[in-house]
Amino acid sequence: MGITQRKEREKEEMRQRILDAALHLFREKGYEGVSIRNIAEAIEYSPGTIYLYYKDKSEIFYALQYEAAALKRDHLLSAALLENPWERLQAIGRQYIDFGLKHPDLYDLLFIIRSPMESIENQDCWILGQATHAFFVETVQACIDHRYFKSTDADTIAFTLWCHAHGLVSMFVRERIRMYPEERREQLARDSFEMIIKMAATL
Amino acid sequence: MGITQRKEREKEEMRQRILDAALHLFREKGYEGVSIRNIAEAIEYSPGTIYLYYKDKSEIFYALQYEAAALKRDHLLSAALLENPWERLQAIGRQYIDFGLKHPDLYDLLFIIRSPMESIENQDCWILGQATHAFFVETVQACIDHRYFKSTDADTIAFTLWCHAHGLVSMFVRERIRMYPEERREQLARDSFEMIIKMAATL
DNA sequence: AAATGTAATGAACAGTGTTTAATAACGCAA
DNA sequence: TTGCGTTATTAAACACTGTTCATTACATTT
Repeated sequence: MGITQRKEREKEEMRQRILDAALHLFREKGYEGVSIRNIAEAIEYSPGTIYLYYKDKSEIFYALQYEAAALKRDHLLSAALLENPWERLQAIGRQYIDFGLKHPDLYDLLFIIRSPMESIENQDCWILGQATHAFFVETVQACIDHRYFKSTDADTIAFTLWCHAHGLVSMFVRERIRMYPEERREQLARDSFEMIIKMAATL
Repeated sequence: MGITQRKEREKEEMRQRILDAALHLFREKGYEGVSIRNIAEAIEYSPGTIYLYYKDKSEIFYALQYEAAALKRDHLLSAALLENPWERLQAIGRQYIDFGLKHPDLYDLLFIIRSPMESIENQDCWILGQATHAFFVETVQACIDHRYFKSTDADTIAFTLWCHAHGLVSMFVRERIRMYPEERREQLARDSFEMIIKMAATL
């Protein structure tokens, strides 16, 4: 009875081959810049074949988005190990920015790109994102409980810190930091992160 | 010899008519969602006519981007009137966020959208943006000079504050705040702005 | 070896941005 | 008013897009 298993495996391999080619192309030309024919050509199949594995172009995007969300969750887990909530919070921030600068296309995929029919479609991805966000807010709450902050509004604190991190990464990802010379940007990001941490410590 | 003048005026009117229709459509369906044929239909002309006034689709986008930058500069001028640098800085921030939340599509146009050939193309727009950013950094420097901050790194302070504002607006514009209920979002934005101001005061 | 079921194809459809040859509209001198 | 020269407008064409579907090719089963 190994045949159906092999078929299943081959199908999965094909799906992954499409995903790999798509990610590679999306990184180069962006979502709109890549056609189904491009992807088909990259894997040396005809355009129609793609539709046997993904029902349309956006489903390929969503599959990639889910992979990105899972990778991001894995990154986060390293920070989750720290017992002390204040150190954990700093680690989360560092990890968030690290992920964004290291995988700008995946970050774009997750947090910026206005994908086709920006809705609840890819629910798996959405649930993943919600869970990591909840973990973030809980850590802020833990900091409050342990008297690291005087302020007690966990939501606002979390949101404010997130604004900074998301803004920082976004500007890198969408290249809106042309006013700062190339060679200073990375240092600027580090300095700004340290600054927001110091600022947060006064909350 | 008023004929050439009238021709000139009519040409300008046509350009503006195209821009108005394009902005209206872009707001509804986004840059990629709008076709030249859609714009042509909206102004009741044939598709080819558009190309007599703008050399391609991206030029229409750039023209709109410039209009948005000019509007944003005008918004900023109200803040520029304040003498006290610390109050001026707060006003700039408030104005920045106000503009973003009031004109999400224009903000998108200016700071987020990955436009066709994201380069130095629309230099007018870029110069405008550079000027307003310089004004922002100068205000931070003025705050330092007047001992509102202990820290003396104007660039990092400015960048950090900008990260927060840009991140906040971005999340609204690209709707990445679905984890917060609709009715709380505006208040959250206000609270977060106040929080970052209080944090900045400790720098 | 023949029959069956599935995977792959390539043509077709309706859309896209853009170019261009043909046409219509206009201003102006005779 | 007529005819000429510009200029504005258009419809058609080209090469592309996402997507569907009847047909073909092939691996598996009988």
